[in-house]
Amino acid sequence: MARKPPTNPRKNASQARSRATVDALIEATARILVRDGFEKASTNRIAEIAGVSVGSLYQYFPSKEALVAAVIDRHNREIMQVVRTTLAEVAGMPLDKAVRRLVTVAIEAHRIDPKLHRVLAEQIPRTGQLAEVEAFNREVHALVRFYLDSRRKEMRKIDPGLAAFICVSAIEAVAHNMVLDEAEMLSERMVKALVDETTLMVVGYLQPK
Amino acid sequence: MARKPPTNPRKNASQARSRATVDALIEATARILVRDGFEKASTNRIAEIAGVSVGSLYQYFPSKEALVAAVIDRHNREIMQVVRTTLAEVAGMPLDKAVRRLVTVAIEAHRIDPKLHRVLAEQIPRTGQLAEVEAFNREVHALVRFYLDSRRKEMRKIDPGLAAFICVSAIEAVAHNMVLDEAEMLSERMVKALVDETTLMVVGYLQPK
DNA sequence: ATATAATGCGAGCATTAGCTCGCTTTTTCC
DNA sequence: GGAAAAAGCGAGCTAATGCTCGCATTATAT
Repeated sequence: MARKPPTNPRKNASQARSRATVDALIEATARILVRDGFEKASTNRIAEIAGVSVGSLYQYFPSKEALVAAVIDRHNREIMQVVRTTLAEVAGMPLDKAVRRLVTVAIEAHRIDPKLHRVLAEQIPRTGQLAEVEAFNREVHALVRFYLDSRRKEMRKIDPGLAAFICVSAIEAVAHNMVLDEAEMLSERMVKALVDETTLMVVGYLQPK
Repeated sequence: MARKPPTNPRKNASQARSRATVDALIEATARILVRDGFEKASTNRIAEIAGVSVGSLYQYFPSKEALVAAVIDRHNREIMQVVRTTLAEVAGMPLDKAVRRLVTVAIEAHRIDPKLHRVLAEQIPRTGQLAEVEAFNREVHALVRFYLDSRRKEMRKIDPGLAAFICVSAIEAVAHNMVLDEAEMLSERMVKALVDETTLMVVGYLQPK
């Protein structure tokens, strides 16, 4: 199985200067990941690009894994921010409108930083931070499930957990694969078509026949 | 210069040994990947487990990446075998039956070697063999698209490419996430429910309202 | 039987990455 | 101003990994 290197910061950056260092390191890591891939992302290089010494790097990040984890975390936070906001804003809406909004947002979220998303999905060996990602996943499932439950009058009789699992899987997969295809699927026409179709599928699935 | 009859295979004797070596190496790689993860899979260790020397390893695999690629390839072949067979067998069936069969098979395929699947999905940095994986993906899409096209009379008017993209994404995601959850989702009841629901969703999506 | 090719061996080289440690510089605070 | 704490530095150690190379063993052909 996977071993798990330490992930917690060594020191808490208290001064403004050190916080800037930490940010620079995370930013540099993301940049290198996007531009050169995971393999080229050595701690020495990250420090160099960040304009910081390796020593300083290790003052705040106990391992290379921790750095990558920080990048993933930041990215996940950005996405979760969008998802949470949307689910709140959607709470009172009817099923069809809500699903459409969710699909749109899922795609938007995946397009926040497609290159980074691609690298994170394809090149990062998930070791250790699995827990984090799973927590993130579970929150999405829980939120969707909660929404579906609140709207169950507009739906056929389904186990909300199961429904959430299927809907989230489907929506996420469409958004994810769209981004990964990196073809000219990005054309606005295509995106709109995808949103339409996915919405149709999910709403049709949830609504009573 | 008397020639032996052509029925007598000559070259195979000496190649049997080396083919066994190759097989042992691939098998050992898969074993280590499953048991200890990608990070612990060093070439020396692989050779050791395979009961072969590193030198021999490098006679057949130019790099560690090549070894892992071979494992991925083998796994993909197994899956593609199932998918192709099923799509052929499904060719004459009506939409609902066909989709159900496809969903079932997708889940079965993902359960061929779940641990390996998990490692390949989570721990292997996809570098280089991206092309191979994408080829597999494209074949699946093409096959499904072809089937859908042949059945378009039973469907609403959709772009078959788009429909294939969405259906494959959805089905694959359900199967994939199911395996990754590694919870006791594996209970037969749960699997059946998943098949039912996914089929419902996809068929509902394709059929005219 | 013997020459030739195929296969196998494994100690060890070269490289590289992650990381430490002793020290300097900057900031804080009285 | 000056002491203490925080932040920063970077040469270089350690360990491990991918891989080579010269030689040994086994199979095949004549």
